[in-house]
Amino acid sequence: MTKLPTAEIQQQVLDLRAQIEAHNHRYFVLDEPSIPDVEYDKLVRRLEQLERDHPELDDPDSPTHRVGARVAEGFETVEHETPMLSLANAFDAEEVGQFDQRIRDQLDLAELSYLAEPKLDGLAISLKYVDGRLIQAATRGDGYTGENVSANVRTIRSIPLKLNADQLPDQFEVRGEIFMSRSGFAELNQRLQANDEKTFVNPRNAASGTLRQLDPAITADRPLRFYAYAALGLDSDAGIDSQSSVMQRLREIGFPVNPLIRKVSGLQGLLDFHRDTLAQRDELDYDIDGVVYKLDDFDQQLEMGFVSRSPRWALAHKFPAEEAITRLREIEVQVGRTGKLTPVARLEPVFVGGVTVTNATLHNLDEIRRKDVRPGDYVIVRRAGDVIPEVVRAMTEKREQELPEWNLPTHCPVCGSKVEQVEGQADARCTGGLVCGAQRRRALEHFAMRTAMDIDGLGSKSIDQLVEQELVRDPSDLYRLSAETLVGLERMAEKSAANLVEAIDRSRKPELGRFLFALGIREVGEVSAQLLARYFGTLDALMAADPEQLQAVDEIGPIVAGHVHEFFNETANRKVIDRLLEAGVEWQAEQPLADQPQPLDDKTFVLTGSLAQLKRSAAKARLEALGARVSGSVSKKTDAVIAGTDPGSKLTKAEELGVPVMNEDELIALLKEHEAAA
DNA sequence: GATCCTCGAGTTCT
DNA sequence: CTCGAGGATC
Repeated sequence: MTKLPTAEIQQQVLDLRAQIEAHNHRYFVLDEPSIPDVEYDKLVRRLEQLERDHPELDDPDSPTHRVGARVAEGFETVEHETPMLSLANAFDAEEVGQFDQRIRDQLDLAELSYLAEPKLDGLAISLKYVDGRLIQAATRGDGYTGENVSANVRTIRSIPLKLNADQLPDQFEVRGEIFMSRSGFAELNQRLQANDEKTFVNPRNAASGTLRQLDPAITADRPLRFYAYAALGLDSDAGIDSQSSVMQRLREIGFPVNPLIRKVSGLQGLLDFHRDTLAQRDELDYDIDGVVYKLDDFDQQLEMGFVSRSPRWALAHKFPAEEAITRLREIEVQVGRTGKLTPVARLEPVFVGGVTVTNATLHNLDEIRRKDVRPGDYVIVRRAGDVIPEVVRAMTEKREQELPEWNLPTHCPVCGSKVEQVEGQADARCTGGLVCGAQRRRALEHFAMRTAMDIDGLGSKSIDQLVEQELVRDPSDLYRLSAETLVGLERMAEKSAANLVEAIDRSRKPELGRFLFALGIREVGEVSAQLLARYFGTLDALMAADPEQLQAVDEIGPIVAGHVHEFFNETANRKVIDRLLEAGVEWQAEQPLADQPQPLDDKTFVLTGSLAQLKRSAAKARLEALGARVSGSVSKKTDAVIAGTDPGSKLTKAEELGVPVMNEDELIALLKEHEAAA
């Protein structure tokens, strides 16, 4: 029960609001903080508390709701009036040519003017000005909502807080990039190191970390910079009818604008700019990862419009992935769940693409031969797709002496069992099966996965210990663990031990498909497991099926059927299953498929990028509940691709194949429409 | 027999 | 996300 607001409380609320407003004014507008942050935070928290306890006293104009109020914890989220979109990417001249061609075709023009600029590797930011004053700075976030980082942004000296040009619109928004110069980054790290504080790995992380500081005093002390690259709401002014005129105007009224921005003509102009910028990349005092082209004329931009979340009139032309040379110390072998041996390159640590790389997968022996990689070699390393490190090739020309070719071990490095290499197949496997510690560990990890038995809190660290101490040999042992046994393990106090036991207990009733998937039969993943479960209905029927009967299931051919049959005929496996059932694991019948036709029957959807409002798994579940298939790859059979923030190559593929693209809002509308009908 | 479409499996670093 | 390969289809 909340107490009724007394007149006294009402007065308190009003006083607090007035006080906070006054401090805000001094802090934000006059730039003269009048009280320490802690005191200010106390006032805000007190007000928030009162407003929570007495909702009827709440007021939309209260400073607790007002954009620009400092917040005590974390950052307030703010919605962007105009979404901050991502740009389509191009990686080579051909793709740039297609971009230029498409615009020329659509506008029926022979040659176009573009504004070309370096693409800084920093953080996109939106700055809102009202009556010439900076009232809000927000990060890009997911493009639709970002974080209010006004207090920190205000400390960046090159960002104007007050503009004195008289002929400005009452309200407009400036967008640009916040970044840290390389020299500033180096100095900062030196300073941090001298104080025994943690250093940053690259300027981008440093800028990001600095901007998200909760204490603006720290931000103020660090060398952040800003370049503007766009403005919204300035074009009501006479003469502002193009990207170049906006940039010109921004410069006049006091915003920092990258001096390398150039107006260029036609495809050749774009490619020249890209080449010239790449050539000076190393001399610049900031990191760039490519260049951006924008169609200059606003009327032309308007005519081109948007595809899903990207403007059709702009393109990011990325530089090739950064490469580095390092030495390959040795090649180690990892053993996977199925016994597959994966050679992994152990490298001298090398800084490439913003992180320090020490490991890179070499996939299999064929790959090692193809790249002619040998231990001791100098190799070229890059971050493929900007994430996963990859050995591009060995620099055989730098070999100082003849190095022996590397070969797969004949026996498993973990359990010593024989290694088997089937003729014509790329992969080699350990034949140890569950005897092999590595396979056992991986099998347990697989068993506990969220999409399998969903045992929360059973990660690789705990599994390693359980296997090492021989507390668990196969999945059924999990169900016999007690909290008392677990408490002996590292990083496992009473609370987590109890939680784990409870999580294991909760997993006792999986649907048959999950159970089957959890067993880890070769070539039987989530999809095939569910198909098998639905077709056979019971575990007994499935275990009794011969390969021919198994192949009656859609998508199950001779190979998979063989693996399934073989698995159930292995005594060791049957024993594990028996023990699981004895331990109280009871599989549940699959949800029957709806017999009425579903609205989205026979429709295939593909999700890419991250969704802001829905979880990916929730989006998938809701689509499937309506009868749709959600697949991982785009083809011409795909009915729609749903693109979230930072969509991957699937979006590109969808565009190539002419598959319709939806954004998240459209997806939600679609779901709502059909769910309401059901 | 060739081609297309999916699924399965494995991977790095913060 | 990407690669390899199993399965379906023409």
